[in-house]
Amino acid sequence: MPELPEVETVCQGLAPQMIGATFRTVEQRRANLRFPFGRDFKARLVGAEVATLRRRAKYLLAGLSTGECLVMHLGMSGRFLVHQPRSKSADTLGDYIYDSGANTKHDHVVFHMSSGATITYNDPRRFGFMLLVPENMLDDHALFRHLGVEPLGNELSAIYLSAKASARRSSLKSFLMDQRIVAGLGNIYVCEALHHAGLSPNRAAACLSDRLGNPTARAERLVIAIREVLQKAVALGGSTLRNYRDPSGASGSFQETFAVYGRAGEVCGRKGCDGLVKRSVHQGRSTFHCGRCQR
DNA sequence: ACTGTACCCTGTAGGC
DNA sequence: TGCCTACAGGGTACAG
Repeated sequence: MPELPEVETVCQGLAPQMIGATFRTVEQRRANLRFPFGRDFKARLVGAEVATLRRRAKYLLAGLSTGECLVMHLGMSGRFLVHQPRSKSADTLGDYIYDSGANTKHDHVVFHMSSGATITYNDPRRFGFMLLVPENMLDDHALFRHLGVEPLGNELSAIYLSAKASARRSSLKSFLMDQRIVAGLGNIYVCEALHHAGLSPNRAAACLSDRLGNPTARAERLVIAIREVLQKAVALGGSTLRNYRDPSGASGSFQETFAVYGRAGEVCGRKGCDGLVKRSVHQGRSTFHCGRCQR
């Protein structure tokens, strides 16, 4: 589930539950997820107040009153769920519906907040992780030091992409999947953005730059496409794939608008295009594109 | 410096 | 029903 729009959705859902609340108790049910939690993880959280909650790339960052930052990454299968004891209908967050009778096997961390809310982190594949990092050392931390620009911020521009792509030999797909270039894009949104821009994932990344190093029209189109695809996905609450559906409509619905992702063999999602969606593999990841309108 | 591959881990879908 | 393989939205370590 978690690329930028999904992490943003989770951030927005957790914010009212976490900001201003303190960690009353913390259950840490394993020594590690993808990485060890670090020394005294629980002790450093208990009593701390959450001052801020924000997203950077695919990371959730909770700024604490202790001066540390709780860094959370959802990996491939990580989810948060909120349980409000006073409200029967508030058990949902993002695309996840909490079923207290099932699937608790992979509940690895539980935050009991001073507000009474219980926030559970569930992650079957355990590719996600949590760490505590001093706030003033975040930018220098190995996880963040090399991150590229935020695609929804002002730093993403055709000039930026052109400069990064000019000396590249890789494909456009690999280029956009690289978090050092644009931070937060993942497999779904790279496929969808390239389709939106009418660009083949197989094309060389260097096509974004002309001989003088200036951005091409393709780069301009790509920037617009990335922004539009992500903005729309955020507005729709992200994408929900093979997960629980939320009957109240709070789950993501962007997957219903996929033009190419996961649609191999089907007709292209572009109006007026009757091309078929092809599946290929880049760096071991499935890629979907229309052979007709993506050039 | 760059690029692609193998790998981390569990669950699920599909073929036989 | 079971067994097997391939695949899944993440990132990293390593070889070439």
